[in-house]
Amino acid sequence: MPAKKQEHKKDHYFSRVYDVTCMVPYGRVTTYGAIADYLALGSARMVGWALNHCHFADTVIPAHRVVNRLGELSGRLHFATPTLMQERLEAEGVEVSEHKVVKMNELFWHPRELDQWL
DNA sequence: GACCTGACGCCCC
DNA sequence: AGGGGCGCCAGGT
Repeated sequence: MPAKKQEHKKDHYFSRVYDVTCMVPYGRVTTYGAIADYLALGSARMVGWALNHCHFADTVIPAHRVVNRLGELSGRLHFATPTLMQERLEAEGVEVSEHKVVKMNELFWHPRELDQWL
């Protein structure tokens, strides 16, 4: 497959990930795996990979609402400052301790909930 | 092309 | 209940 096509496909995948990420409600969090599940495309690792490049997106992506399965802020070091992810979450009322979302069970949001409203 | 390394997560102790 | 093994798949070296 030509490199140009590959590039296009990649961009499409990125925008799917960004779209879902933008759907995460204020004050809630989701996981890399949940996004991969919902898209039924790629893997949790690829979601992280996509989010890693979200600085280059033309809109602002609320990537701080995506944590790992245990509620850990595993991506925090990729923000502008090492504490920015935690600060953004706390500004939304999400309590963070030891780089982990405290009430992960209550705050976890699965993109599947979107389908309820269709 | 082999080998390593991830913003991961399931399985199996 | 926490830790290792391993599949995942794109990129870099």
